[in-house]
Amino acid sequence: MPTRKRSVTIQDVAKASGVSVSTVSRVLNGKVDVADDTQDRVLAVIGKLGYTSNLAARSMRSRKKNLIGLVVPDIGFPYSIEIMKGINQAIAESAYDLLVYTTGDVHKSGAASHEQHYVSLLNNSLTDGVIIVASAAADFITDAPIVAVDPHVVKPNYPSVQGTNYQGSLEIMNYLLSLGHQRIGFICGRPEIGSAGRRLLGYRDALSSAGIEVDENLIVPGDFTTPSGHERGVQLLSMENPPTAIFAANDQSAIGVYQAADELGLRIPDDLSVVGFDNISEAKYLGLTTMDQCLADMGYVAIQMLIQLIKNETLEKQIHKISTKLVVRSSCRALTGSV
Amino acid sequence: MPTRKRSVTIQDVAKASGVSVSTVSRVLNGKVDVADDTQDRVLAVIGKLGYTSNLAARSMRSRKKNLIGLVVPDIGFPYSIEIMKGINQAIAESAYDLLVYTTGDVHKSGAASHEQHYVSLLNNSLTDGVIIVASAAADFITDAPIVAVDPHVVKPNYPSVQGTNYQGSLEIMNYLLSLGHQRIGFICGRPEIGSAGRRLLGYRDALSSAGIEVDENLIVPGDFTTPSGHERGVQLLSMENPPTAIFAANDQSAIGVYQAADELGLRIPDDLSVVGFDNISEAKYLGLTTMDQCLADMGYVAIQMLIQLIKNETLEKQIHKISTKLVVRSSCRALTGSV
DNA sequence: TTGAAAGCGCTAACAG
DNA sequence: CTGTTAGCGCTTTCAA
Repeated sequence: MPTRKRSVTIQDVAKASGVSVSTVSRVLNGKVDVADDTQDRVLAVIGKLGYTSNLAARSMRSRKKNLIGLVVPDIGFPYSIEIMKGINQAIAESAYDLLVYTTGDVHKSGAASHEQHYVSLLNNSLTDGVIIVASAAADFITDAPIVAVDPHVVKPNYPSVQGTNYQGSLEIMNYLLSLGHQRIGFICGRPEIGSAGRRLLGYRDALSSAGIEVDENLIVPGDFTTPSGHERGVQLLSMENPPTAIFAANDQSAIGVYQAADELGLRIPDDLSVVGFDNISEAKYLGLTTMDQCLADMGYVAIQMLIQLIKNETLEKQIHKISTKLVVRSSCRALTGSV
Repeated sequence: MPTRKRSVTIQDVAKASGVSVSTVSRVLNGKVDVADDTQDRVLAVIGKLGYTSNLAARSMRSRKKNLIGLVVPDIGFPYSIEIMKGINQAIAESAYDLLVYTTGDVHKSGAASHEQHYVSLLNNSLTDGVIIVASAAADFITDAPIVAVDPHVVKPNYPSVQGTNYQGSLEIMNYLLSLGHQRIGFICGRPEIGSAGRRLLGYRDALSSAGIEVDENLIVPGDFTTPSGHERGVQLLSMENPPTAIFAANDQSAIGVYQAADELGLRIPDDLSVVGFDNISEAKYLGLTTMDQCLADMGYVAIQMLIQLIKNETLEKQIHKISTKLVVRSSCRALTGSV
């Protein structure tokens, strides 16, 4: 049974080692102006009493916290996970620790006002800066720097890391159009995610440029998962006048379409072209090119930027572009290109 | 550019609405003994000023925080991710928010003393309770309840959620032995993870029971990833006297072995049997049974237990067992069983 | 129904 | 080198 007791404070340590609280505080913060034997004595007492500093009290007084906040709506969602992988790595390489705040539900916290709330919650008290993922807000009021990963707004009033989703979408559409496809299905990503919206925009614009009218029936909702790709793939391919190519918003969905095509006896790429964005975990096993690091890269870069900002104490309204690569699936062989 | 300004405090709100701080505090905490018009006035000011309560100051004074802490060494690691998926879902269904604390590196925080530190950090100040993943410590001193997921220690002095790894390992080994295998390779999981160790123990014990001497060359390190499975698979299969079956510590590794076998022209299961534990993402696509929810379940249950403990304010030294399922890969068809 | 005042545990001047 | 003291922003008695 874990020992449950009133927590040890700096006062207890001070008393037990016969010094004042400020001396203990000095030892705690590695100040140099402490006599060696005093320091040793205090350290010994700290160890014996099992003292841990009170995070709340500490961050209330001191400017530097060595803590970076991350606000994500949903840590269990593949999209967030990929980003967090990159963030995690950058954190591991840095002197900062990471505090992730989540409400567990993308819908609870999607609203801009909620985001502002969580950002303030962390930045006004605990952290030196925060990363916000898939932010819907155009502006933030905050004490410390903030960097957004894949914000909904294209030109936000804060530093951000974005993928070249619109460009990538245009290029992949042009590729499909160059193959002669006229009816191209589109499986959307989550509507809350800005990058997914930009891919859709690229889809529409590419068709318009090619003089092809957009058939709204060919645009179906999705949520970045393989099951949804499967379901929507079946839906599209069972249409009276089915598409000859499908553009899935990400690779997870594309895998689902692949399954759907399999089931319906369609061969890829002879009967159907399928393209997808992003990241696939088992790509190598499937004989495809290794996975796209785009999201992880975004997370990694975001932390780098944030640390830079924390050090400089400036807030540049900078946008860092990460090239969104695309994967064209063709019968277990892949054409890849950086878009 | 984000507005960077001195954060709005309860004092500012009080001043602006012409009441005292205590009244604002009452409104903030939804106390009933506030005149309606006062409340409205204060609320309006809070909205206008964009006030957010200071988490640090707040949790320093009040007992209930509606916040659950999660201590994970490495959030980018597949093992942690699966657990977090379950945790995330349980949090979404609860009234609590989640605060994840990580150092970004499994090696930094693996030591028991570090864990104690992080647990205290959260539990003594910010959170109502914490979940600790893959804990190495046998005991914890903490103000609030704690629940461990997959601790290293089998019978820890705190509540925990554990998988039936030893049992599962025994059974799968007995299955392989019953097929007539005498030389069975074993690809380890991460050495820091207790459950991985228990699988290895099952491997050894099953062989001993069958009267087969353990060949230490057949036991190779791994880290739960597909690349490591691949590498170790090649290593094992290139031995002078290679194994006829390989037991990978989890399914990610098993996929790697599968690749290795492919490359070396071995057919499964005719030339080689491969078994793996845990979770695979593209299982369905590969024609295998859907993924094993074991880790996510553990996370989910852990939160449930913790909330229970927080409400009861008791600390039971309870162990919740989650059945670890196993997947036997046989040439893209799967035998599954609950162990 | 409200305000004044006392701290929560800590850090940071400011004296010695 | 060390102790005293004044708060950080908040909740919570205790009076009014």
